[in-house]
Amino acid sequence: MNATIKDIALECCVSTATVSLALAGKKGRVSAETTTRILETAARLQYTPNRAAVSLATHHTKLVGVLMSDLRNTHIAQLFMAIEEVLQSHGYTLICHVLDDKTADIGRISSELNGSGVEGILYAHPIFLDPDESFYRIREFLNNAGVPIICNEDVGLTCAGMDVIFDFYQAGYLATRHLIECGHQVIGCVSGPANYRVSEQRLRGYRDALEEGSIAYDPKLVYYGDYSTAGAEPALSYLLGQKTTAIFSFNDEMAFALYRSAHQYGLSIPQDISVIGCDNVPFCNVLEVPLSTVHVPAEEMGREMAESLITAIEESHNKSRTQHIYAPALILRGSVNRRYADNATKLGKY
Amino acid sequence: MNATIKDIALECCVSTATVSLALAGKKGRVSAETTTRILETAARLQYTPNRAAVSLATHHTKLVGVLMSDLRNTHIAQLFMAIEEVLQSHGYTLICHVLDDKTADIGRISSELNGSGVEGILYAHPIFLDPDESFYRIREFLNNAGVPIICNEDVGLTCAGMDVIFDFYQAGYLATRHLIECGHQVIGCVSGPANYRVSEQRLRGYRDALEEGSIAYDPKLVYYGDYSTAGAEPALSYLLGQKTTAIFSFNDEMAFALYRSAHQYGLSIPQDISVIGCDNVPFCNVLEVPLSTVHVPAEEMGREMAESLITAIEESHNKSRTQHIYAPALILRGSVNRRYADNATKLGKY
DNA sequence: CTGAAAGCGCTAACAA
DNA sequence: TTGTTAGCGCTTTCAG
Repeated sequence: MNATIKDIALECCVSTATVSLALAGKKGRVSAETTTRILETAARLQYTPNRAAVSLATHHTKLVGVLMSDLRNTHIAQLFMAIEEVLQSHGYTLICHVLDDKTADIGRISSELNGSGVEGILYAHPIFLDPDESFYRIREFLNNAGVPIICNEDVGLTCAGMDVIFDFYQAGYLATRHLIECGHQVIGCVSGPANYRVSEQRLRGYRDALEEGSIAYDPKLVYYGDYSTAGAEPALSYLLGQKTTAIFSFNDEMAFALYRSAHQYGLSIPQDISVIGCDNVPFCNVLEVPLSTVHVPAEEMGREMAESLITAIEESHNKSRTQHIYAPALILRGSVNRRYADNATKLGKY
Repeated sequence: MNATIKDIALECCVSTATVSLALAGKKGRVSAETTTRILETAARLQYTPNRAAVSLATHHTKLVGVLMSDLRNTHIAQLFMAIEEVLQSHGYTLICHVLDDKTADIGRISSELNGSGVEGILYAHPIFLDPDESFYRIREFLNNAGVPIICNEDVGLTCAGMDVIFDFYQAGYLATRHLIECGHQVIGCVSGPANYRVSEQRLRGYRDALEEGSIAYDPKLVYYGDYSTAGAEPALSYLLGQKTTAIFSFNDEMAFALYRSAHQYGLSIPQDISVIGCDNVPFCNVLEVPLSTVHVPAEEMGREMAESLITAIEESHNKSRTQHIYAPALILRGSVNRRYADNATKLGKY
């Protein structure tokens, strides 16, 4: 059993109150000699405050709940690492929950979070569009947490905090427009699940870019994946069947599946099929034909989320809710074929 | 403020003890009617037990500390996800600490862990060979934790638990032997930091395989990286300067740097240089020339670690310490050139 | 400057 | 079956 302030008090022949005061460094409350004596025996006894007791007495836990999706996606891992670093450096301990796609256990997690006395929550998981049960439960959870929440999406929360969001609509627009500018006319996309709001945002960007380019939107040209490489395995074969010459993948991870399939079919990127991704994970650069993509500043966003949360926790008088929106940037590498653009110019075909 | 058992007791006109008993589901201790009445008002009041209070009273936290290295490495993320899943499903909450390479803050983390009352620790971070300060502090920490620890390496701990370790020596041996069997004679390697035991183990495997193949070990043929892609960036150029025809990279992540450099120099794998990695992360398969590698069963190991820890926590009478050693398996793909082997046969050159 | 005492929310004997 | 009581380790008035 660890040493307690009682042990120290006994050794130093003072009361536990004095020990507590001295340890807390309340200057002027305890004499210098007593303080040093207490500090010394505390060190000797390897005293560590019992957090449960401290929390119980102070209602202060220095605990933050982090709700994330699958970290095997490098982009998510980047976000998480940035969060961890900031929280760590500010003395917060992080309680980590990975949510699966169903988020069916949001009820359990929410009560766990309540009970564990987290002082704030970082929510970095897709929000659903369809108003099914899990949707309502998440909304309810986010709104009733009673502690500051920083959210990865705009969810119109009632409590204090900041939404750190990325403009996925713009990302979808930019990626698609680039493809159009390169002369592509039949542009497929590999979407995430249809009921994720972040999917819908990208899809709108994609559609608006098409419209701007006077290309009709064809629902058959969108393949619905799940943001994982494995789930996007059939995408290429499907989209090729639709005669697409270029594909906007809603994240890099799924674009990698396109690469893999392309090799399997003996097709080359970008000669036979152009691909653009989204996220800009480091692996894009490892590919023989580096993946053109849309940069999402995961680490900056993670830092911003964590810092905002700490601010919200420590200045809890500030009850307003604000937003920080990050803009996308195109990263052009080698995976999009410009030949079509040349054709367009040379032949006046389109 | 959340509802407490006191609130429930007041509403139900019973004592807090009765509420506690009823909520704990101790059958036979509280009458059926009272129990349902209590359960109902608990639900109505949205009662959630205060964990701090429970821990304080029971010395039971359902908290597990997880010490990991950088999760941006997919292999580590895989390990982590498996751990998280098992812990989650057994009702444990996980407190996550990412250690940096210095692990300089092991002191702070260790006291944080002690104070937070974790019931067990999962340690998945490289152990250092050189007996410098951080080495001793980690050893001390691991040995004095006072709770079961499951470790990723054999560290000869005194407390209960199981080491879930991977035979990196064998991994190094197999990878190198494969390269030799393919006819390579000048085989470089991209090591991790020299003072990591896992590096040293692989290096021994590499040396023993060379010796078995009657190839002299040349220290100039080992490039020391840091297990990250970025850190291995100069490796290829260096090793090419040493006339190597094949490279064993101590993990896939660094092998990716080799790929990237190869593209930059206009070299192809495996025609100009053969590469074999270690870990077998999913990206290996995305590369145009899939990376041959040594499979490390991250997810199985993660599950095993978490399950062993739970067993150790729940049957803390079992004070023995055991080991589970995982064996490597070669995964042969396209990144190693066999031409040298043919030459060897045809020309009898070697 | 220091100590006594109460209380944070819960559990666990022991009585009744 | 239920209530009383004490206590987990710490903080924090309030007296002294």
